[in-house]
Amino acid sequence: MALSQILTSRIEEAVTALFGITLEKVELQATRREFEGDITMVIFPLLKLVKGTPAEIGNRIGEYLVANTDEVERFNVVSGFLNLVVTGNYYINFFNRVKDDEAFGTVAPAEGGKAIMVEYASPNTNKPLHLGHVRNVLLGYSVAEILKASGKKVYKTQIINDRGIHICKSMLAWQKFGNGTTPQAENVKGDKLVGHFYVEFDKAYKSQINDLVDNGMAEDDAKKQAPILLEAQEMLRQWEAGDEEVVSLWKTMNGWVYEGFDQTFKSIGVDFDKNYYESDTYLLGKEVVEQGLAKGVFEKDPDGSVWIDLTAEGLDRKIVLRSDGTAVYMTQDIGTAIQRVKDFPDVGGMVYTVGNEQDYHFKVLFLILKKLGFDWAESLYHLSYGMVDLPSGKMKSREGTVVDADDLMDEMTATAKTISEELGKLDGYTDQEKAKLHKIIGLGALKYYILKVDPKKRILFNPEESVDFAGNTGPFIQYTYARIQSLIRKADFDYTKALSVDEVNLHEKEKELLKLVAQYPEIIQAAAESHSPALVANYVYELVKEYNSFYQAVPVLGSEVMNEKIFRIQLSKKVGDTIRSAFGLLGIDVPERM
RNA sequence: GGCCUCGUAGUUCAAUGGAUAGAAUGGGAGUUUCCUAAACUUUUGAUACAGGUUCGAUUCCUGUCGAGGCUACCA
Repeated sequence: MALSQILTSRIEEAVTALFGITLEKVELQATRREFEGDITMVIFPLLKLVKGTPAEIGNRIGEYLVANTDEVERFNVVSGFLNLVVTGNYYINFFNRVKDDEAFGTVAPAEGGKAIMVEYASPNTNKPLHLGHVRNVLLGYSVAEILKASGKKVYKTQIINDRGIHICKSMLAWQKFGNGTTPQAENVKGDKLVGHFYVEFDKAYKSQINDLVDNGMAEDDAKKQAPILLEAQEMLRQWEAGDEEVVSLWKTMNGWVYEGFDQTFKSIGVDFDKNYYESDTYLLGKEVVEQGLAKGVFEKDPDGSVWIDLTAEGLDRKIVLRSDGTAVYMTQDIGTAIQRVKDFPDVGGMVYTVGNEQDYHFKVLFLILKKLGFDWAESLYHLSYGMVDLPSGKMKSREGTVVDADDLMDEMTATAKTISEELGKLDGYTDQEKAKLHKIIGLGALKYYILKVDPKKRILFNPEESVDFAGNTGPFIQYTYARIQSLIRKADFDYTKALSVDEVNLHEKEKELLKLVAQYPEIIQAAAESHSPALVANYVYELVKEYNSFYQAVPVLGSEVMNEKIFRIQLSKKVGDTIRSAFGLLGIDVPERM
């Protein structure tokens, strides 16, 4: 049991014994640095219930806790705050309990419990992945890992938007300008090649619009009547009609894109348990809409289009099926959600990692699924995150202002290499080992940079000022981990025995570290509840900062006392294990040396 | 217009309604005969504005100003 839980029940007991009342809630917080103590109770809320000044009440509770519990050694009261000093004995016992527990902080999933499906990535198949996808993927992957660690069974998934006018544009441009080329022939990634033809389409389209406008057509009409656009629309119709040639080309080009995506995902270090394709689920969505129509959830307009009226819920009327009977975005998402529960019957909730521009869409989607009567619809969560903007504004793929995911990772790795070579600490490493390390560091910098920010806040990414490698950064934390591993390699004595409180004279820095280590399980739970990897990132930063301060102030292997050496190595190792575990939840690797 | 986010040091980020608003970076001053200086120590500097609720507000409410987004029979 966590210290805060133990103390909460002790305090409840004290208040009942002293004042004869039952406390609804005990307000605990970490003691601020400038005061003596480890954990602090806020007395103010009691003033309404108990007669006396905050100091009197605090003193009485403090005296009771010292006299009647094993955890509290002494206390002090400052204004309305009761600062409790926790006994060294408690910390040592706690440490001995967890020091060899590799899974410390995580909870195993309950047998027969409900699973959560986490969706992220969700790319369109007409262009390569960019910085926006990177944030999406990192967030989704990390939240999935955090949920797992908090005791949930998790499935990772993505929905691939593999059909529609966007991919037809790339296909058409390839037919017109591609001369039958392939990724192999060009020696480029498949997603890059398909993205190239998407841009080619847009160029041709724009030039046709200009020609039409020059010949006197209004711009709005020109945009709708450019021949190449009409051809693309015709191609979409052929696709929907199942035209063999079009479908075959569609399969080929999507196949190229998937190969490219797989490579990028592998490089980022994320994976999926199951992929869903829009082309597979939109028909089910249409079916469900028909059923909902029969049940009265939806209503049909005279022109045949189907709607849901959400004005009673403060939203609008929303279309779910076009008048020509074809599916819209919403239709497909309804179908996908239902298909997922069909495929994985133990799924009891879903997390959708999608940018905040779609807040409204998901509000509506969740409402529709509730109205359709699915019990799991109560446990849907839109993991809404802010856009990644550039100093010039929004990224626009057609205007070439996107930061490509592959390029970005390459640049980060290259920067890590430059810095690493300047420092020159890697004697004995092969070039291959060095390259691997540079990638770990470069990606660590990028991932930490993105994940340490609260998901819902927008990020301003300036490619000119590259991501830092010093200060509150991924490499700073990785460096500390590598330092700890170096200590462990050099510790040529047996440090496995459990020490008793009499054998360890806890240094102030050691106690601070133990306090932080003890918080790890609560941090995982809080991060899972709030779907926020930032909590884990900020926690591990605090831990590492404290460790570096300890490392500076206290000799580990240099100590004269054997028990001190043993304890400090054990503690260092535990901090290292916690760093590795926490970074694992963020999808960041840690190096043995750097 | 309506609706939804967000406004914290020069910059990038923190702060379950709690103590004197924390870090990083930048600027200043230091630390290497000692376990990795991508580190440590120290100094400088901020809650957009105006009200309200509260013992207590960066946090909750209202208004103003500012930034972004949504408001498609696109996805």
